[in-house]
Amino acid sequence: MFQIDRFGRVPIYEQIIEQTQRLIASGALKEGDQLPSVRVLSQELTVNPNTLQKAYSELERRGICISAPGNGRFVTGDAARIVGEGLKEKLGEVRRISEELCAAGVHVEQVLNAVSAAYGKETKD
Amino acid sequence: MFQIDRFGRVPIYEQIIEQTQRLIASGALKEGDQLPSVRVLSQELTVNPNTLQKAYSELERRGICISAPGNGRFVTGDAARIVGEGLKEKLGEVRRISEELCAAGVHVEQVLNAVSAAYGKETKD
DNA sequence: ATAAGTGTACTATTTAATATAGTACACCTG
DNA sequence: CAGGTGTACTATATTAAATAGTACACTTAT
Repeated sequence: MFQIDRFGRVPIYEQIIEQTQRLIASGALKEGDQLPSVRVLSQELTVNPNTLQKAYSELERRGICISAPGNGRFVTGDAARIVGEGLKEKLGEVRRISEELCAAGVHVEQVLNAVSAAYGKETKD
Repeated sequence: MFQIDRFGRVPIYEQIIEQTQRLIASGALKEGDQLPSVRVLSQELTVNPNTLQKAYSELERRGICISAPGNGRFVTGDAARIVGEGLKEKLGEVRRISEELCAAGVHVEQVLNAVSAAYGKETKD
């Protein structure tokens, strides 16, 4: 369910946050779905439970999941919407990088091609 | 010449590397131009000279600048080409983010618009 | 020759973030 | 009651980053 990279400089707890949101954005996780418990997931990933607790707390703070003490932790109804709003930041990131490429003299077509390729379509060269 | 953000999680020395390369990519720094000395720049930015030395060493390792001991540090003739090759990584980054946006159901037009906006052109909605 | 500026090479220390370890307690369900 | 869940602590270890300070070699200009 999760894939941890222990060597990059992105903290594990952020990877959990990021990947959880991605699963929601893609629809793999929906409202009411239960997230793996910190204990179970800590064994599965060989990661300290506290690290996962930190990630889950943040997701909860964002309104993406809610804890039912003694029961489990579940995806909220607002999760998809909240994650969707966060995607605007990624669009801003695309713009920021594009500005750099523009300043560096990279042709706009090359950048558009990178986008199109990601969407599985090809524009002519 | 440089703008340091002390609060983000990008190390100062990486910001120096990044910004130097950006100045070269944009043509603001050309072959033969002298880079500010570690001592001068450390006072200007209120940053430890060792931190700048670390950044410069890495730029040198990449072949972007060369030191003339006792004289100064200068942009190499290969700098622009080397930096240019590095831009391909940024294109890959655009593609990676675009894939995420695609998976999250964001329309390709929105992403293309972000790129176009960065290039100062507008596509129709 | 000297002074001033340059690069370089160290060692030591501090700081902050991250992750781990261990414990304890409260809650819900079967 | 047992077993799973969330939660809240404290303590420790590790690492990267940055700072502080010193020393030395080299080049240029005076």
